[in-house]
Amino acid sequence: MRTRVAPSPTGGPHVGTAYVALVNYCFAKQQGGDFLLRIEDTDQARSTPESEHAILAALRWTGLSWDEGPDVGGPHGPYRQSERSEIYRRYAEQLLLQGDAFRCFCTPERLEAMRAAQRAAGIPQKYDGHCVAVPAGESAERAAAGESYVVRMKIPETGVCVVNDLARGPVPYEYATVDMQVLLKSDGLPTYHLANVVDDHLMEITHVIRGEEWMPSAPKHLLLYGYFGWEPPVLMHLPLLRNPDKSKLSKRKNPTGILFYQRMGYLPEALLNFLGLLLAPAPEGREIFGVDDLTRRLDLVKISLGGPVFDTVKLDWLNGQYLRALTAGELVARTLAWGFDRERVDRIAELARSRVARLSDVVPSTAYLFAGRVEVTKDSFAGTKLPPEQIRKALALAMWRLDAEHTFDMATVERVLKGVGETLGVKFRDLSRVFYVAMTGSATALPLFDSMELLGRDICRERFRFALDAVGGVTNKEQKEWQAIPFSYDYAAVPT
RNA sequence: GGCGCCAUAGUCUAUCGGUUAGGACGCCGCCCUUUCAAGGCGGAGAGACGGGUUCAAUUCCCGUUGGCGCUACCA
Repeated sequence: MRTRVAPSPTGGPHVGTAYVALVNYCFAKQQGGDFLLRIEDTDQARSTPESEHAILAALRWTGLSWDEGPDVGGPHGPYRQSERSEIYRRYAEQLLLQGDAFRCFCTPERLEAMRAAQRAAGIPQKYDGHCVAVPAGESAERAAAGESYVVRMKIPETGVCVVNDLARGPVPYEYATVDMQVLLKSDGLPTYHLANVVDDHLMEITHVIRGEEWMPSAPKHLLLYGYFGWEPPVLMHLPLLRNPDKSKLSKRKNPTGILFYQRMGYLPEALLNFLGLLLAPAPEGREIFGVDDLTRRLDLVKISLGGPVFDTVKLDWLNGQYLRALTAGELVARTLAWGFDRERVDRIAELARSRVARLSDVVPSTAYLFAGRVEVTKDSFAGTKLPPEQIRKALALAMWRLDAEHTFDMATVERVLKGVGETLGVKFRDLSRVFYVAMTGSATALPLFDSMELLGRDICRERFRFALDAVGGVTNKEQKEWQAIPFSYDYAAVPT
């Protein structure tokens, strides 16, 4: 009995990952099995080491522990897919040999034209099978000659695939609606579908518990298990966490980063408890329970399948319960450990030294660095020289562009914010005040870039979001227009 | 558009055909109290709609509507 969580290191650690990890952890432990962590970094373009590092750190912070993983090792490694490409290549080769997959030489242009035609004709968009007919000999020759290709899996033309979901029961999918999925990309790396099936089999995963977004591709996965002659794992698809407006939880509308909740001062046990409440009903109304208790009581078959809204108000209450259960001494220890590590405090003191006249100035002048959200209203921006629309645009551009960066250090922040100034055609001196207000709640504070680095990406994003809301937000039209503006800032001109 | 999943109060949920539809967050009120919280007590608030099946449907079936997901050489 083995389960896993398999995040993709393409962004910040997401609470959805913690949610899936929690279920997998509890279920495995309940059955006396193993829980493992695998990094799915087959997307060369989007995966970053920073992201992987942050995800591991965030998961460790939750307190959940894995029996095997890229950091702790294990008998089924490596646990990072980018280090397993040879394995996938071999299995793709096997499918090719068996005739269960084929090389596809179609160009992106042809595929795009095909889809456009399908759209226009109002028929389902899927690969038209153009390259299935290429004879094996010719296919091998063209590949050998260096022509670029991908490997696609074959799909039966007729019939139905029944996906047995642990909580939903049998779900039928007609093969006619299933696409001939790419298994091996032209860069030689596998897509999720191949890597996932191969790894789950090799790592002896018995229960695949993952997000609901994977349900439509389950037929492909089942087909692959069949092609390889492997026994498929038990499948269970979890409902997706939602924003208050019921859309899929997204950082644009809601804080989604595990690190946000950490920096905001939530205790990991409270976060896990909150997530646990979405997975198992509170016993006799007792809403406060730990992972051990959840492990005992979790019943996958009975999980409520409506996508639950991630209700931060209830999280606040829960976290308060945990905090109140602490003695004053424990509260001090926790608070110190949370935001007052020596290195951080020293750095803040260095910034504050030249700006304080009395010791009694120290706390007020640095308080925003220890706060979650800061008080910002429309009027807070009154002293800036920019017109309201420019303010909204500046905040929105800064937030979006910062999101697109892989790192969040002073140099990055400076480059991006000054870039916004260039895009807007305003002097940074005039613009910076807007950012000061949004980030610190005041036009006068310790240096901006240092402050933002100290605050961290997640808190800054939330403050941008909050400030943007305060000045009226962004319309869909503006969002479309503004996001289309190229990021033209001359990187080289800014000393880093 | 196609395919699929889902549907109890504002939110998270309980109810394995018969209940005054239970609990929690939030909200409102009262109590406690040097303020504010916390805590205690109380209150308002729900089965999307329409058909069936049944002696009896929130519960089972079908349809409608709505929400969500997928529909990439991203996961």
